[in-house]
Amino acid sequence: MKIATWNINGVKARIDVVLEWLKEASPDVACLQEIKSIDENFPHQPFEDLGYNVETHGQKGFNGVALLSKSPLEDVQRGLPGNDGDEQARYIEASVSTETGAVRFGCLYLPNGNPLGSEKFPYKLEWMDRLIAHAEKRLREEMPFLLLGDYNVIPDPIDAKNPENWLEDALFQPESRQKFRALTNLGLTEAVRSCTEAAETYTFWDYQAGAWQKNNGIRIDHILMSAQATDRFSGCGIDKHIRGWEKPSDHVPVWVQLAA
DNA sequence: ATGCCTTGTCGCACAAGA
Repeated sequence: MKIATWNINGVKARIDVVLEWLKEASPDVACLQEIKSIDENFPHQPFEDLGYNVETHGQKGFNGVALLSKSPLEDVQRGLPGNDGDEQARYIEASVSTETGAVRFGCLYLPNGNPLGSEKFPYKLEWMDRLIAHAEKRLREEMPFLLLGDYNVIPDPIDAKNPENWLEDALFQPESRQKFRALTNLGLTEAVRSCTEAAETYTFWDYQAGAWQKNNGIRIDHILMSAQATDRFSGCGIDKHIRGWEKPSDHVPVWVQLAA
């Protein structure tokens, strides 16, 4: 079973590219972020034509997440628990049934947090605290559980071409990195780093200043797996070539393969 | 030091992204 995550930067602008990638990569489950669409306007039909079930949690203009799955999506939960006043659509979770039992997926778009000094950075940290609390709860269920998405965190210096350029950025603050570690330290395995320790393993290249051409990238899209998911883990990949397509997102898909 | 692009918005320039 192949499970992917991708920040598509707008479903309306990206629909053709996303459909092309789905035909090529054929993930069983895909977690999409930054759909930038309300639920009513999300284009279900082209995805259903490719055999996918669709669940969305969107809002007007910004943010928004979606789950695509070849098998039915069950027990869908929208929003990250812990703050009823949070109106930003950044989390959706659902399960799929497999021959060996249910697998649960959390699709997340973690707040960017810039600029430092604004209310956005404490919002990011508060959101991460809620994610840690929620993951803790899910891990107690001892089932295959994955948290996939755009974490907006550069975990380590090796995860940026020019780490010195990110020292004043919310993505690379000690608090952001510490909370990401606190999340993995609950007992979640970070898929890509367990596949490769290679430098220049990136998932995002800015649209500006020829970042893609210079390979000036960062690794901020991550897949974390519970022990029960890690037991079935058989491989991972980053579909880097998509960044070179016409009208690309600034992020590229990241995926894992699980047995059965 | 800042913008450099890209997207969405009841556009008529701006916010947000990272």
